[in-house]
Formats: sequence, structure tokens, C-alpha cells
Amino acid sequence: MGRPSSFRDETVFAAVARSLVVQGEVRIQTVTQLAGVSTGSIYHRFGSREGLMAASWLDAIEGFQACFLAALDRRDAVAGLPAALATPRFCRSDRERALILTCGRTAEMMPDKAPPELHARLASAQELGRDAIAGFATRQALPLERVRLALIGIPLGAVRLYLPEQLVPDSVDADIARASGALLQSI
Amino acid sequence: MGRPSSFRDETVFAAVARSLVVQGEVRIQTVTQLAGVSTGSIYHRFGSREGLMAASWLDAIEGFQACFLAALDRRDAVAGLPAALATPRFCRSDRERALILTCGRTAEMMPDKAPPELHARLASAQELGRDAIAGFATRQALPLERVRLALIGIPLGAVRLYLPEQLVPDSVDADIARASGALLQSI
DNA sequence: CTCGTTCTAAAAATTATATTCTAGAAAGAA
DNA sequence: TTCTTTCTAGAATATAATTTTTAGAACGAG
Repeated sequence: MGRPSSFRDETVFAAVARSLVVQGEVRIQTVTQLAGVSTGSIYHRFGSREGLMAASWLDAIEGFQACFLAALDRRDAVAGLPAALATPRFCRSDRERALILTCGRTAEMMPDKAPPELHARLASAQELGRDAIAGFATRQALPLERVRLALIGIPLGAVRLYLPEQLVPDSVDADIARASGALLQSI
Repeated sequence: MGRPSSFRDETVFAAVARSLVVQGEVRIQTVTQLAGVSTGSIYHRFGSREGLMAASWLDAIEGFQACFLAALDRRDAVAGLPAALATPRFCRSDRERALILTCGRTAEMMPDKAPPELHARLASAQELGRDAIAGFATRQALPLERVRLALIGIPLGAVRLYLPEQLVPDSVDADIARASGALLQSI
């Protein structure tokens, strides 16, 4: 089995998040200091800076998507509302990942140099998300773009009013529900 | 008067925008190539990389704020709706600046090293915006956080569904109006 | 125990990037 | 014209970052 690891991916991802928040970019030196891990270990595990960024990004994306897709299946007075509220809830329950998603951008976190395998995983996650939303729109007989705004655009715009500095207040949920709800009613 | 300039700030800012979109960061070499301007000229005019980024950011911020504040004063069936629609309209009429605002983040574009004078200008612009929104909320007797979501969060979340790759479609305006409108009615 | 494997560690080397510097061009003023 | 100022240009330099490398530690298997 070889020597056991002395640190977890999660610890490094948290350091990536903090680096993104503070410096607006992922610097190896910052990550190693924040995570208390040496550069050699980072490179051994993630291969390269791009590999580290892509792994962090994917971890956050997949974590969010699990919440979102589960919420999309939940029934509610207004269909889709739980999915719209998945974003602020995720920001509270899984702040590190939420910070990565709000402070990083795909062009930066998934550069062409990133490992193809991770690119593939991202693509399949995106496809899964797109399909789920498209399916929902069809079932509800609502325009796709309106659904995208209600389930993604509005919740994301809402939490970005607070992240990365502040906590996402509970009170936004009601406002998101009202705004997204107005789009999800089939007049 | 000395030798006249051979290029305009605007050209450089556009190159900054493209650099942000493509690489997720502002690289001097990329900017000089895209703008067709030498490094010496960039440094002569902007002083440093940080100076260039801060100048680009401020130019975009101030450009947007002019539109937004003007819209906030316009009367409408639903007070505030023109301001909510200022964002998608700005994205169409002034795409370069909109790209800078959506692809850049303050922590990155306004680092501590940026010229203090520009930091001061940013602070005063932010104060102006905050005050205008707070005043609007007071006049309309609406909770501040709800107004911020309606006038900023939702429109920004909406255009980010499309930028930087696509154009912001005209059709989102109606959806933004519906969603933000639902928050701006004093139920 | 000893070997094979996996991992850590930090300094050294490399690469990429920002910045400075020197030479000179362009315009108006004296 | 000649001087002064403002600006351009790009090679040379300095700086900062990533990446490689080498040595060895920790564990399970044989």
C-alpha cells in the first residue's frame, strides 16, 4: 500500500479557495503555506498547477451539482423552487466549495493544459446539468431561458451580492423564492 | 505640448477585456499584442500592471454607473425597472466594459498595489452607488437587501448566463422585468 | 527483516512574466 | 531653427513564479 497520505484533498482545496479569495488567483506558494503542505506533495498528487486548479474546480462543481439535481427532483408548491434555493443553501453548508465557484472562472480554473480526464468529467457534469434543466423546462412547459434564469441566474446573482466577504443571509431565500417563483409560474 | 499619443486608452482597455476573457487574467504581453502597443508605452501611460488593471476596472465601473444612475432616476410604471434593465442594455451597448466587469473581480483588478488615487475614485463611485440604492429603497419603502437583489443581483445573474461567450439576448429583459418587478412591488 | 511502493520534503533549476532602460521620434514654443 | 516636453519602441534586465530533482520517511507484503 505504500506510505499513507498526510493530508487530504479537501485541505488543499480549502487553501485554493482562500488563495482565490485573497489574491484572485491560485498561487502554489500560497496554497502550500495555507494548507501546510510542501510543493513536492502538491505536485505529486495533482501533477501540475493546472491539475490542482482543475481538481478543485471539478470537486466544487460536482459537489454543487449533487445538491442542485437532488433539489430539482423535490416536489413543492411551485415546481423548481427547491432547486432555486439550492444555491444559497449550498453556500451556507459548503462554503469552501461555494467560494471556489464564485471566485473562480472556468477559463481560469480549467485551462486547456488541464488534464483531459478532468476536462471530460467537467463536460459530462455540464451535460448532465443542462439536460436536467432542459427536461424540467419541457415538463413544465416553460421557455428554457426563463428556467435558466430562475434556477441558476437569479440564485447565483443573489449569493454573489454577499460572497466572498460575507455570509449569505437566510433572508435572501424568501426574495429568491419570490423572484424565481414569478418566472416559474406558467402565467 | 509634446509628442501626441499614438493610441487611445480605450484600445488598451479592449485588449485587457480580451485578455481577461481568453486567459482569465491580465498579461502585459497579451495586452501589448492585442492592442498593438509596445510595453514601454503601456508602462509610460499606466505606470504598472496594477495601474493598468485598476484604470481598466475603474473605466468600466464608472461607465456602467453612469448608465445605472441615470436609469434609476427614470420614471416607470414600476419604479426601479429601468435601473434593473440598465445592466443588460449596458452589456449590449458597451460590451468591452461589460466584459471587464463580468470577467474581472475587484480583488484581482484593484490590488493593494494599485495607485491610491484610483482606489479613492473607486471608493467614491461605490459610495455613490450605495447611497443611490439606499435612497431609492427608502423612498419606495422597500427592504434594502430586496432592492439590491432586484436592481443588481438579478440583472447581473442574468447577463452572466451569456457573457462572455454569447451576446445578451433581448428576450432576457422581459424575464428580468418580471423577476425584479416581483421584488419591487410593495406588497 | 527486507523489499517495493507511495508519499513527503525542500532546495535547485527552469521558465514565464513584469519592469526598466536607452535611444530616439513628434510636436509646439521661443 | 533649436529647445523642451511628451511619448514610442523594443531589447535587456530583474523578478517572480512554477516545476524538477534528489533524498529519504512510512507502511504493507513477502
